[in-house]
Amino acid sequence: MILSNSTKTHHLWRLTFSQQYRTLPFNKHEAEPRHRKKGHKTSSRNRYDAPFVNHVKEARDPGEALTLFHEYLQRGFKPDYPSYAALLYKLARCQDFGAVEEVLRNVEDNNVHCQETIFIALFHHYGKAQLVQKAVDLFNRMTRFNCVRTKQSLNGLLNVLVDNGWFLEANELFDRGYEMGFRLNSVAFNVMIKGWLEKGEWEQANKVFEEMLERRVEPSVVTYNSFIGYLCRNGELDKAKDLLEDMIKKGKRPNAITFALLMEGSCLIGEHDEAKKMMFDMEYRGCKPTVVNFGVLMSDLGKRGKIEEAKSVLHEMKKRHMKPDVVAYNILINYLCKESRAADAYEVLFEMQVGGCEANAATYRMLVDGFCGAGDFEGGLKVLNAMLTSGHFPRVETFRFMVVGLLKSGNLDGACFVLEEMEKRQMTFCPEDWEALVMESCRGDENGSVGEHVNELVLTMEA
DNA sequence: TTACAAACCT
Repeated sequence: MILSNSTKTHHLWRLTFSQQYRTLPFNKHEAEPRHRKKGHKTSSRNRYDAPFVNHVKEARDPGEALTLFHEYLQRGFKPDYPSYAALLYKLARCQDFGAVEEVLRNVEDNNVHCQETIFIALFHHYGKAQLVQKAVDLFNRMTRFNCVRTKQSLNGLLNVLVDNGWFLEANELFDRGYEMGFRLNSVAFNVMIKGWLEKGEWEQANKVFEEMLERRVEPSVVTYNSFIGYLCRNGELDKAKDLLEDMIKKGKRPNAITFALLMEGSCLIGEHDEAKKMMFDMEYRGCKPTVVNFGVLMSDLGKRGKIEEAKSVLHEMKKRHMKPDVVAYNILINYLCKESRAADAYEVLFEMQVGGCEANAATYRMLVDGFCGAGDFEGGLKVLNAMLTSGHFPRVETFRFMVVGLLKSGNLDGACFVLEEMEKRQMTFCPEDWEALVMESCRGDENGSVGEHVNELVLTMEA
């Protein structure tokens, strides 16, 4: 425990802290008057039927979710599939895979009938954490959960294998799919094609494409987009445009993503106006531009230091009654932070929440890092608090940077808050980090007061 | 938070 003798005051402090900095209460739900909420048909029903699910969703960290689960079990609660699924989603999203395993064993023991979707989500999270073997094992174990395994989960696992470079295993699984009697669809082929193209293996990707045709699996717009994207990334815009005409001839309608890829390709070779023109061109061809297309333009402007113009593209979207999404706002926030304009970036966060768009992990990471990079650790702390409240957390480096910065500016309470949040997520500094932390904090610390605090922290963290 | 292409953060 950190500073156990002052835990009580610490919690008090956090309460006032949260109230002080909950500056963004503009969620649709919170803004809605109470009497109208009552009449809302789904929310009140769900709340009544599934208290555990709602509790779990509100849990701030995996530890809290798990404690809740055990409390419910002790009270004789028999979890059903939605309860297990909510818990597993929470734990997996926080990357607490030890807890995931524990809950899975519990699911197995209780013979709960499971849906395939939860396993697909777990594969995804295992894959993101590079725990590929865990995903494979779970795929093999799936049938023990009274779960029907279809090509959906095969595709999900295949994607994990390919994204992590396990091509041999991916090929094996591909063949196994046929042995299992699945009629593989275009998604499986698209996953393989994507993998080869990411490795720069155009020939291999084409082989898969040939096999696709041989097996009479119809290529989809995604298939073409993969190839078009590859050509665009490699500066071969002309060939990409040829492929566009090719797909149209074959009766495959390009979509907004097809054109977004071509727009990016244009920007890459310096033809910025061409990208803009392509927006009109696509509309002429009966394909309405979407937020993705506007996003490409914004990114291009941001890269070239034209932030104000990027901002006006965002407003152009609003004028056209398009709702900019989180990525559109993120593009702006990213470039503002890079120009050390964290305060302006914070304004954009405010604007997006007013516009009913929820910030994601990337939004918060950029902002916290933006404030800290500008030396404004109080500002960073303010965003960190909103970040944690919404269930996201920053990188370890950011945490470390914040602790040092807060200590330096004499904000011991803030530093403790950050350390405690880390502890809750089982994030800890490695010895080298501690050393760096101590060294950093002692620099320019004339009367040794900061060093004293750090020593205290080291001792309490190690305990 | 039912797989694949895609603009943002690692």
